[in-house]
Amino acid sequence: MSNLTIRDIARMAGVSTTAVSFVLNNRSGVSEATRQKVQEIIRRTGFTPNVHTRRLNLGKSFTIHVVLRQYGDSLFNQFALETLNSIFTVSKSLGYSVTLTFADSSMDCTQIIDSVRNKDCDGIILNQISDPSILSQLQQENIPFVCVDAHIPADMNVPMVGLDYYDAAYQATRYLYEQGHTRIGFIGPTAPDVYYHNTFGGYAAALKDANLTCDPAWLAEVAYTEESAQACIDRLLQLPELPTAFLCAGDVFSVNIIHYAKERGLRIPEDISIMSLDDLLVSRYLDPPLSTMTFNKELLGENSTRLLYQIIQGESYEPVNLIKTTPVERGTVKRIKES
Amino acid sequence: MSNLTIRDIARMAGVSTTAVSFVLNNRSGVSEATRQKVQEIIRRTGFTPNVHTRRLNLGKSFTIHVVLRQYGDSLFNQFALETLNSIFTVSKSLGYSVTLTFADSSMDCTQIIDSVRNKDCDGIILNQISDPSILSQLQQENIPFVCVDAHIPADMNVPMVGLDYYDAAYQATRYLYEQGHTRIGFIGPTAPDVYYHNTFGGYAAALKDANLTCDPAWLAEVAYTEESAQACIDRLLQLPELPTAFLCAGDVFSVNIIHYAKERGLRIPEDISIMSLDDLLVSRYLDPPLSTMTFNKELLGENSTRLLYQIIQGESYEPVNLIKTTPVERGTVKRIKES
DNA sequence: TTTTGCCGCTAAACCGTTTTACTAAACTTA
DNA sequence: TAAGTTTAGTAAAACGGTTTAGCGGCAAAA
Repeated sequence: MSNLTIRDIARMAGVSTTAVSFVLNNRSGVSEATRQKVQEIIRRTGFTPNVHTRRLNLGKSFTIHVVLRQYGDSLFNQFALETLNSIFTVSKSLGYSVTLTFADSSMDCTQIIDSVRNKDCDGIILNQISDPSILSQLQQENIPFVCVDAHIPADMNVPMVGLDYYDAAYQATRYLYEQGHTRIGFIGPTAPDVYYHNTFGGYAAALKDANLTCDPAWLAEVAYTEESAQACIDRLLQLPELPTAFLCAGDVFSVNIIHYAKERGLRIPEDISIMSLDDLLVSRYLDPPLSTMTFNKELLGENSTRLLYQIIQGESYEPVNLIKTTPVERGTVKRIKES
Repeated sequence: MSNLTIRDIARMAGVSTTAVSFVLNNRSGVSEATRQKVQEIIRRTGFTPNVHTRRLNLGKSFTIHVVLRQYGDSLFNQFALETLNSIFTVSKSLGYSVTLTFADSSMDCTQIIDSVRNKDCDGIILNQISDPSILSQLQQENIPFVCVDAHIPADMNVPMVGLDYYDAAYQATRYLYEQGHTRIGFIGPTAPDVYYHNTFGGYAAALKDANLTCDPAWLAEVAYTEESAQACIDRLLQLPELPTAFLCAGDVFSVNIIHYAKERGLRIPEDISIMSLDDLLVSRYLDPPLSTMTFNKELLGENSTRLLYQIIQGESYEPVNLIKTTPVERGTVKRIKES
């Protein structure tokens, strides 16, 4: 009940605190007999050394700090919980604790920097945070950090773990082609950012490799709001002839796109097929359940924690880690070609 | 860059470390002139005091530990992320950090107890954990803790925050009645636990208050698996005449129930209406979107953090905090009575 | 025989703060 | 003016471990 100290244990065992400390840390310089005796007393009393003292002495906190992006709509939180879970699992196996922070878009970076300076944590994992000013500040301050599930240009040379969206888009488009589709459109953001660059790039490359052409009218822009999905569908409906399928660059979009497509009387997949990217929790529960590119959800957390650990330890590391996705067939893609 | 200590600051200001410490902690015993001078140096150098030392001295960690239930299927994680988010927000405003752990069903309690003994955290929030042996052990050890979103008998006298499921079930049933339904069934677990007791109790009370009767055949048992939902629907379909509506005791059940009901050719809400409890993230994206009992998602985290804080501070507190829910009309309840 | 090296062990210093106990000066009060 | 009180300030102890430096004893090497 009361708090035992290392001195209490030392007194009970009739040795110095140094000896006890050596036993606790599995260091040599203690005879087997003494070691046994001390260990027995520790076991019997249930003594555990004070964490703060340990951290103070070692100048390390054995703690990984996770910063989660704070969204109003929890649909955008994508894989946050799964990521958190696997970060925890790996951290634990490495002897690290996990602390948590939520950051909105106006996130203040100095607090994080201070927390590393004071050894409150040894490193940071940023989830879904791509703000360049924050990242470059962290780089300048030489803070050990890793980005996960964010959209960051490769030339920033930021340590990151994410999905291979270029490959995902390529495979998704290829999948549509293999189902017999030859008129394939693209629904996604058109802002010239990394995400657009990768997804559209993969889409275009797949079309090219399949010798397909694409009407610019089939390239539909959509944003993260429901209204924009609605407007997107309405715009497409004015086309003289729709493509038979779309690659939709993200389940967050597909959820709304499918909803409004159905509302406007389009049948899915009879009238249009949708192939998507991400495989969110909700996707399998849509009607029809969404065909999309899926992946091992544990990888985001696992790889980012391992990467951060390498950085903390000063080991060499591969800064960019892209996770491959595989198609999962559900109900939004119509098979045209009979096999 | 290098790590400043309070001694450095003291030297630069030409005062003792005590004076600096007093300034840092806003204590009296320092002249205004000295205070200004020290503060200016702290500001200029960006000095922040070492956390571990502080915690060691004060014998407190200013940290709240959150234990999340680890589920294979993330659908069951219900409101974990929202809860985490609001726990963080309130904790921050109280000057506390948040650490995180995931626990499976074979969770080991001693680690947690140790972490409190060593002041690694000042208190614990258990999310979706109802294991009586764990709870009573924590109670015995006099650990400050709060349960949130768990199913715990009130007579255990465990500090807890959760949904008022009795009231939710009552209101949901009442809602069906007000839409004109008089033949109302109940789909839920029938294990004699708190959850069943509350939801079925609320359902039965609402029927009674509306002078409705209920055929025992309308009481359908379901478990947390897809197969059980399928079996449940198949059993109901053998009835000579179905009720027009069901109270389904939880969106986790409704998701599968609706899926298999549709698969078996039942139209929702034309053939049967479903009123549910919880309002999970997925619920609004089902087809038709699920009518259910919703609530302010921030409350679970907020109230549990406040409650834990009161316990930590040794203030008096109300151990049981039940959050009220309100019906949200979506697409699974048919209006029979014309208004 | 002396030297070297290792082993088991400990006293004391150290990590970076907070807190206690005490001093000297200034300011009140009678 | 003497006594009491408040104020600004500091030295040193405390928190609970880890690490360093050193000591005596013993065995192997020179």
